Amino acid sequence: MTDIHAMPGYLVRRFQQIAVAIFLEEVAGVGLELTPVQFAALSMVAAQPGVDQATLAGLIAYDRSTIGGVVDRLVQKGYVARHVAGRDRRARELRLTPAGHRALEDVLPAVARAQESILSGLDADERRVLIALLTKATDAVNERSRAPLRAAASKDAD
Amino acid sequence: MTDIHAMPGYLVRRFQQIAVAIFLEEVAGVGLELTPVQFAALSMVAAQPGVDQATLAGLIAYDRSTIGGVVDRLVQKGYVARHVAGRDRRARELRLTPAGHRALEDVLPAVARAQESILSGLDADERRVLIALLTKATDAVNERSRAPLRAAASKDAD
DNA sequence: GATTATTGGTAAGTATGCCTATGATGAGTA
DNA sequence: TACTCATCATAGGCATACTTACCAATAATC
Repeated sequence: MTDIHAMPGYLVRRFQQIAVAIFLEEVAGVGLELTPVQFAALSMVAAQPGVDQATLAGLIAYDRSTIGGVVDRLVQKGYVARHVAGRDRRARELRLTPAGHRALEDVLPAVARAQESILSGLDADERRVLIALLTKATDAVNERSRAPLRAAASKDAD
Repeated sequence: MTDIHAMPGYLVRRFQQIAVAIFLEEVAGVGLELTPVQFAALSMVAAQPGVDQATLAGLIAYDRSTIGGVVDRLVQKGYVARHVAGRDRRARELRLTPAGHRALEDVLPAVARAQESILSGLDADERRVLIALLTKATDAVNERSRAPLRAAASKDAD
């Protein structure tokens, strides 16, 4: 088994590469400039207003040292507000600005189209199976990542 | 469908991230420092001695402007020799050095272990299905990539 | 209260991965 | 032959992604 093209690692790299290209295309189509990573961050800040960067990183499985730059760019675009937290002056609390909420709303249809487009070679059953297998495979090795996914703590029950 | 974690694009990004981490771990375990991208390039140069960089890029689906740096690092490590082609002085012909052949041989078992490790959450049937679906999905959208895969021209028949 | 350990954030360095632009060369054509 | 066009490679720029190292602030311990 020396052929690279059949290796799961190689396949995933290529699939991801194309997924990013399709995502950027669709998003540009609605007049926005958001990378997949920026979208994930924006989306998660909307779901968890006031999160700090380290927690956000865990929620979307990023490296802590990467998230700073991503948030920088979202702040620069005027989509996210970053403030020093009162409870812990090390932390930066993140919240969407009104422009951020608008951008998120505007971009959602494009993101949906991108997800659809990425899987355009598969029928409905195959899509379900692929998503299920990707989820299963990824969850099984989550801890081998340098930036493992950390589930959100629910708000009312810790 | 606003939950990021169920989106194929997000799943693939995360899976790829972990796959890279596992790959680097396994390769470091045999005392080598090769990134997945460098391995793919090394492996393809071994299969097609004398390829130029642009063709190599197509064979492993990289961007042409990325491949230069990758090859730089392989040359730096002493694994690849780069020479101006006689037939076309724009092109750089690539070949493995003896050290490159040794490194490739040494790294193959680690790469195999990595591929196995990446799918450790799936049983044999699921692995086959995942690889088949990834291949099908990727091939269907190959042309939407900025760096589409270009199959190798066979040596005797053009 | 002082020391230690932990945690949030940042910075510098390396490696993809893409873009655009440019220079060098080759091929085709008037 | 000269002009045009395409192609190979590189350079500079931006955005992930990761590493290690560091600073600041909190938490835990003595």
